[in-house]
Amino acid sequence: MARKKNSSGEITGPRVRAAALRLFARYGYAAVSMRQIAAEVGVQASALYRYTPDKQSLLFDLMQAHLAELLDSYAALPGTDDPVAALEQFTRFHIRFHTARSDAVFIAYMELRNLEPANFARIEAMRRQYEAHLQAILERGQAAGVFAVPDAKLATYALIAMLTGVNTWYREGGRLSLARVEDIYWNMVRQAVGV
Amino acid sequence: MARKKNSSGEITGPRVRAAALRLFARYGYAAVSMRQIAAEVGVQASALYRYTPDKQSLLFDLMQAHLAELLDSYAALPGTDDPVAALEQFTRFHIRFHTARSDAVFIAYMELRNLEPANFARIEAMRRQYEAHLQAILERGQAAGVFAVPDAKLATYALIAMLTGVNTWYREGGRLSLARVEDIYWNMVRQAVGV
DNA sequence: GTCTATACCGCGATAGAC
DNA sequence: GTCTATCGCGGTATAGAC
Repeated sequence: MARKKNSSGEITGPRVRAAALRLFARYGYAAVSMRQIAAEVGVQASALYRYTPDKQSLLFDLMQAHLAELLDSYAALPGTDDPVAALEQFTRFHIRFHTARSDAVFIAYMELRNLEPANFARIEAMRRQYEAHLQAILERGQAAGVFAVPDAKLATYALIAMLTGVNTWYREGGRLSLARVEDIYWNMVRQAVGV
Repeated sequence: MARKKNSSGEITGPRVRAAALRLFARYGYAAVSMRQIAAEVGVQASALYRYTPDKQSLLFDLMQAHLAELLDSYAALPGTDDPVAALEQFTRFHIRFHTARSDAVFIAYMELRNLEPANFARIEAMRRQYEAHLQAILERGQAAGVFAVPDAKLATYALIAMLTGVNTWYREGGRLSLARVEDIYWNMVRQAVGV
């Protein structure tokens, strides 16, 4: 930290991304202008172009960072050979991770169509990578005879949709604690795969 | 049919709505211009205003018509006292209805935030009405002791999310027939509620 | 690193001819 | 019922001063 200079240079970048995340989630990428983002940060629109080459890159970077964190966080979990334990770990991790980042999750699902083709392909590859973790767990349980799933691929889609759906209604401080929500969903997941 | 005149007046309205449905689903409401919709129909943008007062009404009408058809179609199903039979009927109906209307479903979920508050409230009320049907089935099964669901409200959200998720991957002519998809999902639903 | 000023474009919507 | 023409606005992005 030898060089200090004006410290705002090191703080404005993150503030731009945070403002864009919030506004894109609330109003949608196409409906949000660079002027709005700038106003949220407290600068003029032209100043944003110090931190992103254009609006599209801003969207892509947000989605890419979100999915990278998802993959890294999941990879950091302790492994387990027991398919039931692994499925419970996945279920609880997914709910906790996603409810804590509702804006990024919303954007990552809703703004896919606003990505340029090359960016879309990269994001989709990361999403498939995450889904493959769940599918692998289901296939291990199938092979071990502890899960009753007629189709591991469909069960993967079904469970991911069900778990991500928590974000559409869960609010901190609501009727149920997150721990209780996790318990209830884990119970449904377990029954759904026939354990 | 006494009056004939130029018949295009009776056909352009539906074509405008069909074009808007397709384009909104593909690119998003905010990203689609009235000029694009007009080009799809083969008229000038100003001609659209014979069929809708403005762009917002076009979006609202599409969503309203979709949800009205959903509620009407569900109401037209034969009733049943058996909660298990009712849940199976709901599951198969939901998958069939939604996969057959993927554009409208996509819009009804993704464009909620682009509705003006009054329009949003009306659409949300219709969605809640549909969800209430499923919740009532779950509560009946709970009371009869045939379902093991710790929370009927959460189970409703979980099952709707799971079933609507079919739309994200199902394509006609793919690996599985729709009947097979219905079977697989009904199996997961049944197990999830503990039957 | 942020500003002002601006280029250039496309937006939703309306007026009025035919 | 569709057209052409147009209004007024706000969009992304850049140039160049400070």
